Amino acid sequence: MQREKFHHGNLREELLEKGMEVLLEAGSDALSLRNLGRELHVSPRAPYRHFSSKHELLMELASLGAQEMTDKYMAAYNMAASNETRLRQACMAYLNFAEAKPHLFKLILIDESTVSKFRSTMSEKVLGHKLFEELVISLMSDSSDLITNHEVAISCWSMMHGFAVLNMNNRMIDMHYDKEQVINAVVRYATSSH
Amino acid sequence: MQREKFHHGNLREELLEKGMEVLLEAGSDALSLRNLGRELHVSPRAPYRHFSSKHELLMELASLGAQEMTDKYMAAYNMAASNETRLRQACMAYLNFAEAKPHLFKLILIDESTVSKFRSTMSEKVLGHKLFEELVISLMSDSSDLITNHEVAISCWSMMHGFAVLNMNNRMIDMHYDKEQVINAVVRYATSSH
DNA sequence: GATCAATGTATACGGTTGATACATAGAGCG
DNA sequence: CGCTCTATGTATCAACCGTATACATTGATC
Repeated sequence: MQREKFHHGNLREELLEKGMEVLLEAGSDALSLRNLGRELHVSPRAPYRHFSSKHELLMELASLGAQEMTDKYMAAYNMAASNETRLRQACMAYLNFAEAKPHLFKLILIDESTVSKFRSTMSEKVLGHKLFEELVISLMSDSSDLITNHEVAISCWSMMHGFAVLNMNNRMIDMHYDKEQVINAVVRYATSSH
Repeated sequence: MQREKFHHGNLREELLEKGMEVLLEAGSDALSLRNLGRELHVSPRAPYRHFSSKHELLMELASLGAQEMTDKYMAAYNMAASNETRLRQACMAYLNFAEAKPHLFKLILIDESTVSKFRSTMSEKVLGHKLFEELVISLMSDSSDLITNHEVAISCWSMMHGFAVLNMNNRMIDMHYDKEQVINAVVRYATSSH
């Protein structure tokens, strides 16, 4: 092997970078540690010094992705003035992320092993329902007796998540239904539930 | 190889059966044509006489699964009396299927290649929104001007699908929210939209 | 400057999807 | 009955992959 230096020097970082590239454009199945090593001009076994398995690299990428998603979600949340625009912006950030990076979204929020690994984190704040629930409830005019606020919040959450997944698989094409409209539906459902 | 007869006689059928078993309990990644051949006491290459690739077998399984799902959905639809119970039963059939056979559900409705292959079929009748749309619209008291019936139907569809996906990943555990409640939410949203 | 832990390599095993070439058996036809 | 043809099996192989063990190199530390 003809390499300048024996030590690559920055292998871990570059594995994450290249790995993210592959993940974003082709999904986790297409990602291969051997291939990453090859592209970085390093032996097949070298990546294992930094990630003990392919799964571990994926978990790291998922974690980075979740952080990015969280940041965007929070930024949208903090920028808006009223509770309604807050909710709208947060939803839009969520849906935009799903649309822009479907493979990463799937890895984070649909893949079994990732979801189970990060379940506690996801339920907590941003990726889960907690913050979303606050937002939805803030819009509800009344706390009903028959239908709890909580139920409405989860229903809205389901609606948004469902749209994200359907849209990711291009199933909203020719439906004359887009992100704006789900968000309208969510807001409408929240404000009309009393 | 010590086999009774050279010709297996029923290989294609048994590949589908065993394949479905593996798919149901471990998912499409765990399915291997070699392994199926091994379990059926046949050479590694034999399955390829019946399915030109692993993908082709998966598509066949997805097709069978979609048919099963359709049947259940239609049975529920036809059994009920009122439009509301019709909608409730159909939703329940959908959610039950997702819960009982998550890997198959994922293959049919989330996996990219399957979804794109069956998109036309799915949009048509049962797995898509058409029949669902009819049902939802039948509940709507009024055809509004601001919000179209179509939009409400898709919103309900998103909610149901979203719940199915979230529930599949055990994200509804400890949420005090179950299938009954999504369905209530769907019905409520449909009947209150006017 | 010697030592050591971190980080690379060489090589190997068993698994997968598939392709090509050959073997067998069973069905149709004379 | 016997022959041929085709469907369906086998044997073998190449190219990948994830991952393990043993060894080499190097940069940091005492």
